[in-house]
Amino acid sequence: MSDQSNTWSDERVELLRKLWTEGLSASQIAAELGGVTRNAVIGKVHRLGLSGRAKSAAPAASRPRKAAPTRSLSHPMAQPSGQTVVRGNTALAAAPELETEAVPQQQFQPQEEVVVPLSERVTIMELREAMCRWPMGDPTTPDFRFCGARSLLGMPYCAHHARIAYQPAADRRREKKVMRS
DNA sequence: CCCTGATTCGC
DNA sequence: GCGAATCAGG
Repeated sequence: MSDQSNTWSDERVELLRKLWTEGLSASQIAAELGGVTRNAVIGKVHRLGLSGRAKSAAPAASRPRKAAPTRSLSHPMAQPSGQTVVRGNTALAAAPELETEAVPQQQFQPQEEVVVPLSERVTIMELREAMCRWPMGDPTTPDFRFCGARSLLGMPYCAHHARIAYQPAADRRREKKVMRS
């Protein structure tokens, strides 16, 4: 255990090469290595003769790898489009008479529809710490993006989406303890 | 403002 | 050789 984590040991250089080749940013690599800044990483990269690789195949939109199967996020708005999402089970439920009740109305939630400029949205590759992870669009299509706005400190969403994601969960007068697996 | 890599230059 | 400071973009 007498190996200084500092300096560019062969192993660290190797890891640097690997990560750099994989397309990670200098700051990301620096964080991965630890003990060095992104400047150090960039400096070393240049000294090693490496530099701007994996750029030709990127149409200025950063899409080096194939689309990742983003299926883990089933958080907030997970409604593809034209697809009826059936949550739980309603087939045999036989709707009582809730038709009479108002359904297509949203008295609460003054702005469910968040308008995020497309230029502000980001891909999963561009997503970083401090960025809103609110999914926008269909995760199965290549145009899937995340909000990308500045996220609240210690929160995965921006101020706007955090409000939607973390609702007081109160205004549910009707139905609330009908959950039975 | 956040970030990216590129370059310079004192150490 | 190293990397902070700086520069030039997005």
